[in-house]
Amino acid sequence: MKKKEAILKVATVLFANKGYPDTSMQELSRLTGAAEGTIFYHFGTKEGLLLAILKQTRETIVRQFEEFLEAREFGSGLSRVEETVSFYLYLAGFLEDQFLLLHRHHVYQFSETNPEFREHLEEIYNCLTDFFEWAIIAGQEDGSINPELHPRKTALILFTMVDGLVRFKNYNLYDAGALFNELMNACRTMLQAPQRNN
Amino acid sequence: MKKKEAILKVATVLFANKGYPDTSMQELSRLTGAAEGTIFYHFGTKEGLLLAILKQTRETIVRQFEEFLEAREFGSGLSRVEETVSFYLYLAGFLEDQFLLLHRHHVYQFSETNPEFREHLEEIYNCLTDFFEWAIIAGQEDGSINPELHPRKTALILFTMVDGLVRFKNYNLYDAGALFNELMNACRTMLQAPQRNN
DNA sequence: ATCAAAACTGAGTGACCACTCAGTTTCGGC
DNA sequence: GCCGAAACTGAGTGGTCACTCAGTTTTGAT
Repeated sequence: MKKKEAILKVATVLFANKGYPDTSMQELSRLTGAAEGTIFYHFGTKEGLLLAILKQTRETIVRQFEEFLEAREFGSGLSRVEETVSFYLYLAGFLEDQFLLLHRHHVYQFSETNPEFREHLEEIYNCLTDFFEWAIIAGQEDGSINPELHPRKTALILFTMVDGLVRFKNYNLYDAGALFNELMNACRTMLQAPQRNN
Repeated sequence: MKKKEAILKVATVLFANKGYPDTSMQELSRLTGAAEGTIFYHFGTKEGLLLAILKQTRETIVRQFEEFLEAREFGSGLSRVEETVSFYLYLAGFLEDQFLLLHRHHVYQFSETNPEFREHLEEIYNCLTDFFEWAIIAGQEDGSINPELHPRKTALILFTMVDGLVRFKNYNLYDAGALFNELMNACRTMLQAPQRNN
């Protein structure tokens, strides 16, 4: 099982950083110390290797978020949203290669023809959006979040913002870290329940 | 000049939709009716072809935004932001292939070694962010937008949101159109100047 | 110690790739 | 109509690619 794990690990880094078509099995073989034949023995095809990586990514991300949710006690629903956003950004740094892979086009391309790809992707995105939505609903129940907002759609808008920031970071377009405070402020302002007049 | 234009046009569609490495010169030759040699006669290398497409994309996007800005009369700064966001989304649909290309990894990969790529990309992103920033500054001057917001950073957050939505649409992850109203609401709420108490 | 299954090997294969080049056709100014 | 330049051609080239397969090594249960 040693070689199989090494291949998965190295291939994740290469597919995420160099891209799927630009990573050759020869290179993968050289960097893992496994023969080319070994890779095909374990994963069948190059596409099969990418699928195995996506599966592992899904399991890791979902588990990490579930552990976060279990371990944390939240104050208001609004602060739960804020902490979820923070955790998303932390995780995108901690699991940098996996999140980069999710911004790569090949997983979406394969998902158009291979239902297993689509299933993993949907699970990941549904899971992430759910965590935002639950936090919003909690906030609407405790009065810290505007009750007129549509929870699911607002969760998607939040997700859009956070995921866009991760993309900026990954592409080195801007110093995304410098935007953290602005992002949190924007989230807070757009969600906040309308203030009562004095 | 007929063949050169046809190659640019078809290559834009293929690079954007199939990806750069998955598009072969043979295929490009077949679809344009130009010989393979013709492509290399005009663009030198495959990378040179991508660069020419990026250059054209930059020119088109920048020109379109400038025309939009000249033609429109805006009410408040806040409504100028809203119209800029709308126009961005409209343009991302109208120039679908070009915007898809900007979400492809290869242009960023080449920009790490080829300064011409980086220059075009920076120009595009700076230009887009500028338009958001100017609208925010206008809104802060006429009192429709919270004066405590950092114009540039807030412009980047706006850009993150809008660009993230375009990405969702391009990847068919969600019905992005259904989020339009929520996006506009979110922008309005996060920018709005604090309401005076009655 | 034995043995079958699982893991692993790496040279070999055919297909495809970006790119070349020697030659042909088209175009525009006179 | 002539001529040089620009546009265009497509068979050919060397290299790389994903994948195969016949054979070897490792593993673990008995």
